[in-house]
Amino acid sequence: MSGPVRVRFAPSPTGTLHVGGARTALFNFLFARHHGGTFILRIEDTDRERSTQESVGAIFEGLRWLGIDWDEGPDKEGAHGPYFQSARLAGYTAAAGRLLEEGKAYRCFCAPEELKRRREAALKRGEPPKYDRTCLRLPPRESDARAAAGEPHAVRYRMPDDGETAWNDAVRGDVTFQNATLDDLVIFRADQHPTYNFAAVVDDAAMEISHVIRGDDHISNTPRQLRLYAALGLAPPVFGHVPMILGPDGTRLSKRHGAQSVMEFRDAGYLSEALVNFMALLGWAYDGERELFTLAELGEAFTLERCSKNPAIFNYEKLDWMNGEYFRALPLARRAELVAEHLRAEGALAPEAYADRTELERAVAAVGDRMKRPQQFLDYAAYLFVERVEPEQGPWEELLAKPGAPSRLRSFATLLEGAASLDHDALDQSSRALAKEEGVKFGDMVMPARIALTGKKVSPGIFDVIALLGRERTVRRLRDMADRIESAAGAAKA
RNA sequence: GGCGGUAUCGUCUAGAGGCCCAGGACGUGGCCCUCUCAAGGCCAAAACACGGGUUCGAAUCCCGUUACCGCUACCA
Repeated sequence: MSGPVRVRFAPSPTGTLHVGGARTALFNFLFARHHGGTFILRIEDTDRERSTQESVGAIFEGLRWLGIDWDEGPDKEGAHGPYFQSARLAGYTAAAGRLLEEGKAYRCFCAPEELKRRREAALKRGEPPKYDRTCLRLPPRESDARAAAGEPHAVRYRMPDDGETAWNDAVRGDVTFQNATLDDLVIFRADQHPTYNFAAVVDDAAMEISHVIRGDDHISNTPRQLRLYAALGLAPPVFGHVPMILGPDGTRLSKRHGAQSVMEFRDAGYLSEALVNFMALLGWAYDGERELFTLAELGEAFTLERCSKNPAIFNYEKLDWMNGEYFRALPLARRAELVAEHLRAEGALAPEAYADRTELERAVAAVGDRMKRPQQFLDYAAYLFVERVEPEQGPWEELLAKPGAPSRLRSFATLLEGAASLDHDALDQSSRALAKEEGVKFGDMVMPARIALTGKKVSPGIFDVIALLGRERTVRRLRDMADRIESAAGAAKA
């Protein structure tokens, strides 16, 4: 517990980096930063069936994007490497051999299918599905002979029959398990690979991990691992189990809940700063008041004592809000860049639309804080990139319902045609004067124009839209819309 | 089924016996600002799961119930 702080994030490369894993990584990272310790990345690829190289790459990419840099790990070899469990097999084999020799573990020749059958039968009878210790009762000589003959077998750790295993959890306090409820877990598989609980213990000890911070789905693994530490004569680390992240329906976050991998959030336009900040608040709070933190500030503020014990439901609306906070704070050039990036990725516009970065920046500036994510840009600017505006149903009906709309559009067009400049304030003045002259409310003149120009009832300020469109296009759209309204009205009458 | 964990507004949470007829944030509703929408400002509705204790006093401690979650693999 004294000694340097060394924590790790130990994902299994069986998929992408999802928010649950990322949050665990983040907490470990923050804990290390807070204590000036070391954050280690270790890849737990002992499941040869499911581990893939692509997943390893996805985890790296996700962590890097979030800004969670590891001090030791793949690509950052330290004194405790290697950092892939597949490269540390010798250590597990030796440790298992030692336990076997000392009689703390035994070989199990039971076939997996047979085990499964017994388990189901026990469950059916309403009994706990513990391993029945068939192979523990094997005479040592027989066990040795069968192993020598090459019969495939696993190695099981022999759990104590009584007593209890307890620890003081750094976030939950005292947790106790009766040893009698623990069964003889397999530590080494027939395929010569260690199981998770065993490899984790051997590595955490070898890597001198001081604190194991992980999701609370690991609570029931902890007593097993504690027994293993004891059997191996190793000092256990401090354990801290943080609450899990649930989907909106209260079940474990999964694909069903929409975006879940960190990269999907990036592609949806979320900023890593926002996602990090948001994830930090899932299961941790500073004082219940302050909510906006940079990664560095989180490192300053983060402590296990302030982690909550209850599971947190992932709140997409709040993430959206937070992303808006960060997005709006970005310099204009950066926002425009992100918008361009997104537009390009979506293939949303013709290539020439991106040619003029200044033009794009003007549009982004006009859209202003209406967008929380780059993907919302087109909601407020699509009309800039089309030849002719096709009004949406609602707005179109509104135009038809307003009897004076066409004439207002025309007089507004005339005004703009003759305006000395498209300067915002000048136009604002002359437009208001015009409205007054015609005896209509300013808003009643602006709204038809907005619809004629953008096809929508919602847009940036009308004078920003005009400036962006330019005099030619503006005047043309205004008059064109007046014509269309009239011909539609005429058709309706006839 | 067994074991373990958790239980404060719809959601994330503050609260570690009196400061709480419970605070903040998202979301929701209203008002203001206003050319629309955002942003911003103001206001509002909204919670201590239930039942027993302990105590002068409990959201805070103990017990039980209920609910939810996790584990119960030769997955991690």
